[in-house]
Parts: sequence; C-alpha cells; structure tokens
Amino acid sequence: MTEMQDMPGHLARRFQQIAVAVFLAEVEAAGFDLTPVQYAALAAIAANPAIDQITLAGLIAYDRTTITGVIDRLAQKGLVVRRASARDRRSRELLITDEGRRTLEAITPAVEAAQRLMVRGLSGAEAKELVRLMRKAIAAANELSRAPLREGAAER
Amino acid sequence: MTEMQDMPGHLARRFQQIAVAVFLAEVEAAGFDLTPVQYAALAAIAANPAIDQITLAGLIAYDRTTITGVIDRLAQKGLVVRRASARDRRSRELLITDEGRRTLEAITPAVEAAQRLMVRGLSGAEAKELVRLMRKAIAAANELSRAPLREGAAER
DNA sequence: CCTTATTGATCAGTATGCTGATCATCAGTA
DNA sequence: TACTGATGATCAGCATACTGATCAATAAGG
Repeated sequence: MTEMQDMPGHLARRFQQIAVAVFLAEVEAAGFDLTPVQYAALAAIAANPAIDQITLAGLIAYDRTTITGVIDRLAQKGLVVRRASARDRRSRELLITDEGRRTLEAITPAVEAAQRLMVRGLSGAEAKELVRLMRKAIAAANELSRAPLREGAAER
Repeated sequence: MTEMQDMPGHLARRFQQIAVAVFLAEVEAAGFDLTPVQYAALAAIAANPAIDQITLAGLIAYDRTTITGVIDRLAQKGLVVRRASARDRRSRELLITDEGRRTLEAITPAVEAAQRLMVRGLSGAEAKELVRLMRKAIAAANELSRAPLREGAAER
C-alpha cells in the first residue's frame, strides 16, 4: 500500500473528482446549470415534499451547515422554496417549484448518462460490482463522518 | 439507477467523504494536523526532490490552482520550502524539509491504518477488488477532469 | 533577433465540506 | 410553570476544487 495508486483514499478522491467533472459536463451539454449536490437535494425534495433541512441532510448525507448554502442556491434559481413550518417555528419546510420539477425531469437523461460515462472503463458486471462494494464499505463506515446517512428519516 | 443509492456518482461522493473523515481522525489521533491532500503532496515531494508545482499536480492529479494553496500551507507549517529554479525562472522547485521528512515518517502508520479502516466493511479480497475497479474506471476517464494524472511526469 | 504561442504560477470568484459557535425554539422534568 | 437540555438553522472561518483571467518568462518560428 506504499504506492499512492493503491490507497483507497487516494482513489476515492480521484474517482469523485472525475464523477463531478463528468456530471457537470453532461448537465451543461443538456443546457442546464446544476451541480451534483444541488441535483441530489432537488431530487430528494421532490420525493419528500415539506421535508425540513436536517432530515434532508440525513437522506443524502450532507452536513447540516452545507445544506444551508445548497438550498440558498436552489431557491435563488427558483427551483425550490423555503416555507416556515407551522408545527415547529425553528424549522423550514422545503418544496419544489413547478420549474424545479420541470428541470428535474429534463435533466434526468443527462444525469443517467453521466453515471454510465464515469464507469465507461468497466464492463456492466464490473460497474455493478463497484457499486456493490462502495455501498458495502460506506454502510460499515457510515457513522465515521459528521454527515451520516439516515435511512429512516422519512418516518420521523 | 433511479435510486440515488445505486448511482456511482453519489457513492463516489459519499465514499470520499468517509475517506477524508477517517484519514483526519486517524492522523489527529496520532498527534498530527495534516489533510489527505497535504499528505499526498508531501509524500510526492519527498519522492521527487526539486519537483515543480505543475509536475507535482500531474503526479497526484490536483488542479494547478489548488496546488498553490496546498503548498502555501505545507510551507507555512515548515514541512516544505519553495525555491526559485535556476533553469526556468517561472517555476518553483519544491523541497521537503527535515521536519517534513520526520512528519512523513511518523504519520505513515496512521495513514495506512486509515486506508484499512475506510474499507473495514469489506473482506481483504473485496477491498482489493474495489481498488482494482476504481483504478480501472479512473484510468478510462482520466482525461475527463481538468486535473488528469500524468504518469510520466518524472521523466520530463 | 523578433514576434507569437506556450507555459508556470498566481489570483478572483464560486461551490462544496468541515469545525465550532450562536440563536431561537421546543420538549421534558422538577 | 420555570428550568434545563436538546434541536433546527445559520454564521464565521478554513481547506479543497474548479472556471477563467493575468503576468512573467520561455520556446518556436520565420
């Protein structure tokens, strides 16, 4: 493991770097301006109307301090709106707008194309195995980051 | 692939997030304050004395504008020095200091421990396969990012 | 030798991610 | 009910990454 190229950490950084570049290129080619992080948040809000920011952060494993800026930018683009919660005045309910929904639908082919492109060096079986192994490694180390995934978040 | 959890891009981000958290925790527990990025740069400078910043960037696949700040911080910590090149007055030669070398040696066990910890959910064979698949996917998409790896950089 | 293109380094600006703090609000308990 | 602890959101500050620009210096060509 002395060689950098054999270290999982180094490869993780590099693969993520490529994944982001491919995503941005495909999305821009489709005529949109949305980052991977913004896309994930938008999709999660669409699937969970009136979700609050903390629960959203748990769903997509974002740090709670990061989500504030991401939502700011989505709101600035008119794709989501923040609404005060009646139940708890501390929390904000997030809703996707009509334009957000249109954007999400229109952008999906580019997102899927990006997913294929970033593993274009692998066979179909290899790509599936890579996904399986990453999921397994992530599941075992989930609690080691400040922003763990919270699967059951929707049932709160 | 409709599910976020099956998208290579999402998993790449999550795995990298965990890799960084594990690295920082192990390194801090060992009594050091160095980021994964700073470690990779320090190790590359140690192995390639008097390397210039662009070549270094190619070796570890960093963007050229990112490397400036990373070297700033390594220099500020006294681990490396910048020296004007006699051959080309535009470029800076990077050298590791004695303290840099001591730090690199002392920190290595923590770095290796972190590499094992971030794949602790996988068997040995699975971890090896994950590394192989990431390397293969990265190799095929190397040129898609702004900061591609430049293997032959040392022979320039 | 002189013009032109290229290159090494840096900078401004923007977007993640994190640490640690603050503030308002809520929930549970004495 | 009053107090105490926990929680949702945000902020300041720092470290990656990137886009695109600038500047000095070098290389390549005629």
